[in-house]
Amino acid sequence: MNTDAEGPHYHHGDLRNALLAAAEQLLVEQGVAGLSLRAVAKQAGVSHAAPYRHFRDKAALLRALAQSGFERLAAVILAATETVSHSPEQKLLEAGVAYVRLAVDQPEISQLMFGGGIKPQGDMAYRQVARAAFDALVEIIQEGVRTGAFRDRDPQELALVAWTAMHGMAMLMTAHLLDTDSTGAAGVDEQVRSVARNVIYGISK
Amino acid sequence: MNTDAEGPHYHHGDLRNALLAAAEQLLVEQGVAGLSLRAVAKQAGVSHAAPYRHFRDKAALLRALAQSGFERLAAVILAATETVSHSPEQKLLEAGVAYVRLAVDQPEISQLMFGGGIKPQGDMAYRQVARAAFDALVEIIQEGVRTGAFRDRDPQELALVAWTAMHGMAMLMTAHLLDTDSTGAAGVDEQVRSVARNVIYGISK
DNA sequence: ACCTGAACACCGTTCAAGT
DNA sequence: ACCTGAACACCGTTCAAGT
Repeated sequence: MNTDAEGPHYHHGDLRNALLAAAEQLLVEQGVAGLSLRAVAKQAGVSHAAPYRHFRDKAALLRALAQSGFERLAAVILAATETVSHSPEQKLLEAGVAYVRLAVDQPEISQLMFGGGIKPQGDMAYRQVARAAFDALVEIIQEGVRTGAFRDRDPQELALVAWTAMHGMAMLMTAHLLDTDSTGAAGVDEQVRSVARNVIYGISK
Repeated sequence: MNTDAEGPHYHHGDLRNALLAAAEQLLVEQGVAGLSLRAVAKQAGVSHAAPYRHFRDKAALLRALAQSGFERLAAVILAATETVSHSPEQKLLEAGVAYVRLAVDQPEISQLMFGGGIKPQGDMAYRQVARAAFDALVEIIQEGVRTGAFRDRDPQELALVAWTAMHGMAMLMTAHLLDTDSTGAAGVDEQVRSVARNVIYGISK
């Protein structure tokens, strides 16, 4: 909860999280290129060698940052998923909008997560989180198949179509390859809904 | 055509292209993190300051590299598109497979193109190339709408669904977030075909 | 145990100087 | 015009030394 990272109040109990918070701030402010380990250390009020007590190297810190990004993404998708009153179609639509919205809102973290700056590691914890999010998607599809709304095909196969379309949308938007200039902030959601509706139409009976 | 970049045969006529070739080689071998301007210059046999005669800064060189990647991608898609004997459905399928295959075959360049390491510039030449590839996609869809194979909807809207799904596929695969281990090299194509077939089904009447 | 400060081998970029 | 070599301010990483 302590948000002031300015004073030189070093060697407190939780330098690890302080470093992560500083790194995320610098990432958002300056992009992944401007994120140096030395700048993170300075921002956290410690010497440039201190981070090595908590992270093996810079890549480990970036991986931890990406990990928290994946957890946030999974949480947002699951939240959209667990709205009981919604139909499977509505759940898919909301999950898709939430997915793309989060990616567009924090493009630097998305690029860190998906841009290849991070190499898959032995633990691959973030792959498990991605898997959990995907499984939630599969469950929605299964529900739709049961109620007869969706085509009676392998739910994994149908879920993959929905996931790839939403992910592609998110990546194209963060890479500025989709004309969002004509639409603006609210237009992003409308573009996502258009694609999502077509995907849902495609997997419906 | 001159492929040996070892001897110190500097200040030839075309250092610019020699630098681009050296950069691409280093990019493929060492990834985007290992691509330093000094290493590129050494590889090309010139001093570390020489590249600045041909590129304003490192970002300009990376942009030129991404640009050639976009041109290759557009060429591959157009080639798949212009197979006259194919139906619109077949053209879409082949274009999608070609798109993802190229991205998976050269993940480092794909990450450079789409990973956010490149900021959109004043000229934005690569956006025009991306636009050309997208227009080719729209034309296939229009053909399918004319022949009555596809739903009578805005072709741009339908094309966006196809594009986002294929792009998402390519990005998830290069980020190692899709289980390609169980399938292998040939399995990539099969996974792409599965998604592409579902997308085509979704936009068909 | 945890952090510091110096040190090393690298960077990107600039600039006077050479041909 | 085109390239070099020195210089500057930065990096990531290591390590002896401090508390």
